[in-house]
Amino acid sequence: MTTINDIAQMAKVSRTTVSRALNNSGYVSEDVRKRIMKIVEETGYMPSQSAKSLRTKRSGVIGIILPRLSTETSTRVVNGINEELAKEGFQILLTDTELNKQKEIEYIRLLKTRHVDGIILLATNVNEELIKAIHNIDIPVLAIGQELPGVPSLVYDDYHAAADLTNMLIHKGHERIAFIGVTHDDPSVGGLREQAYRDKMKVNGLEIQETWIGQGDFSIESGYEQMKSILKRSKGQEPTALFAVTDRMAIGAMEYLKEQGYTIPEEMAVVGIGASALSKYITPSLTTIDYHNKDAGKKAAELLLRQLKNEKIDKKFELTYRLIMRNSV
Amino acid sequence: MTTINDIAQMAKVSRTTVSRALNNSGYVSEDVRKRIMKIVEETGYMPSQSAKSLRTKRSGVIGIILPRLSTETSTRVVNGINEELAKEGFQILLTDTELNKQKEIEYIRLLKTRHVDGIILLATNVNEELIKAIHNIDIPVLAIGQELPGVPSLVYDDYHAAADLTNMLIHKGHERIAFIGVTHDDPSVGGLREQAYRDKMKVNGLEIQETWIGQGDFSIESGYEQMKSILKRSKGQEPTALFAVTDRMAIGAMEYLKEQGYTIPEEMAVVGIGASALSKYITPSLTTIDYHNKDAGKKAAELLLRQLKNEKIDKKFELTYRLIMRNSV
DNA sequence: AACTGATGTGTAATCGATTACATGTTTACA
DNA sequence: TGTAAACATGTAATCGATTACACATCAGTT
Repeated sequence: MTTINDIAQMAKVSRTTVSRALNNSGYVSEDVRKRIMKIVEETGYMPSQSAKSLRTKRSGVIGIILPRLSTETSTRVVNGINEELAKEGFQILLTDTELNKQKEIEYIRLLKTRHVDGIILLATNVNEELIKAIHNIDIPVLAIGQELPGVPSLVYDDYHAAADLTNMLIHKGHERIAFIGVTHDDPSVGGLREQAYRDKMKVNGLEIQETWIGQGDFSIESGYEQMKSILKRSKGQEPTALFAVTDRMAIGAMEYLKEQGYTIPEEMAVVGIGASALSKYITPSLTTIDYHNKDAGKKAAELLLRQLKNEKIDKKFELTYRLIMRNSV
Repeated sequence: MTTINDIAQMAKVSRTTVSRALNNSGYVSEDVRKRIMKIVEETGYMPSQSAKSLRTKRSGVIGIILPRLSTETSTRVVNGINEELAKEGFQILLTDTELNKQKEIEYIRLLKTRHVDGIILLATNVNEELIKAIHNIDIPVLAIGQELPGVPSLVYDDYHAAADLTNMLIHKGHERIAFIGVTHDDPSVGGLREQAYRDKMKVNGLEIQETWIGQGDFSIESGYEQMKSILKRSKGQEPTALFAVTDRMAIGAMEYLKEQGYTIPEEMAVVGIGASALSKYITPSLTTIDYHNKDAGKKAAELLLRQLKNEKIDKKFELTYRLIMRNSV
């Protein structure tokens, strides 16, 4: 492996000069610069990032902490992040917590030892220890999906998105609306979306039967199972619509409904959130909310880069969403 | 940031001893070891990876080069890779070539400067320059999806998978089978799959009308467009079945067919490859081939790790596949 | 002619770890 | 009791870059 010393020797200058030529710092005569660059070209020399980062404390790498690597949402966000970061020559170091809260914290510390310049956290829960861990490391962190106190956060407008969906169903004439949510450990998906549903039902004078409420775990299968038990529990006062807080669970529910011979949307309207590819191509196509995940990723990257340039940024950014009306309603 | 020197000072030993305690190398008395560990715990000290990797030439990071970050196939493979690597404490550095051949080469060199211990390349094409670049860096590289001369490669059995699909359609009585492929720059998807289709048609005495052949670009939209033009071109001798080399293109084609009022599979049978989530939930569900992408990722990681341990491994590994019969045929 | 500021280059310290080598202490066994 | 092997710890070089500081040259100004 050629090092800066080799280049220096070949160009008959000190390595200081080589460094200066490469980084455009300090003075280097045009003559010498050309000589150095030529040799760099020829040898294909590239500076060791480890050495560089040891000295400068910067690595050109941004760490990303994901709850799950294999979801469409994550992928889109990472895609957006990458697109922005690549422009500035940053690389991505990926970690996957597998929904394990402890790992979330572990990875924050681990990324620090790898001298990442910043961290983007796709948050799925909020807890004291996590907040503390974030404040303890002194590199910029940006959260997506949850509002973390004291941490710049990029959040989806979960409340209003869910409220819009609920209102829409009500305006379509539905009075008995079932709901499949997730654990409240996840304040955004589990908390806000359910809160909005309950609020809007109440505001419109509609009563909620607790038999209509199910809790899944984001998977298609859990949507299937929850739909099954909701129907079983609510015999006699079956709902006429279902609001699932994610597309995947909505699609699982649709599978069960189709299996049981329900017609959608006539006998049961279904809505989800996420605008997954599946939602578009399934029959009937699913009414859902598009959160523009890729844009979220881009925005996150942009904000993080601004932090790296020591710009002050706000603590909270709210993203826009769009209701996509399709044939499941 | 606390360093090894701080720990040494606090424990009243030299940093050598601290290093030994942390890495279980050399002798350290139980007494001192405990003292050091306690301080490490308390301070939350974690060694700087940059320093470590500068000295040892190992980073605990594996570079991954992807053609596209946002496809289901890539995601699954990365997921499998990550699962295996995480077990051994390795992290993943992700790069996305956006299907740009030049970037593929660029990233190989870039990853080297970042001192990654190995590289996994999801290859989409084969060319001289790429091979040369791989041979020029002296860290282990493993290719997935294409057979690269001289490079350990993990390949799907594209030929037989496509042959099986074609045979299956023929045995179902189809004689006029259309085909949507991709560029031959991609020897596996573009070359082998088409070759198998042509071979099997021939073997079975069936003639191929060139009007039945389309070339897409992996996207759903291109499947839609190609189906459209195939039908337009082949008026009078329309095919009765379609073999698209990817699920996404098959699904695009199905969309067009449904739009035009064709019944699937009665008026047109459709098959794809990839076993995407979409293929399962679309109506009718799509007959396809499961390549077990996640397992491929795991296997790739495992092979790379074995190379890192200086085990000799074969140059070529072939993966298994499974034909999933569904309702589109 | 003396001084100043811009330009060009080099010396050596530094970042935070690992590790070859040296040195001292115990233990075990002939 | 002598000595080799095992154990325990430290000194200092090293990895490959950046950068503070020093020094030399040269042009322009007074």
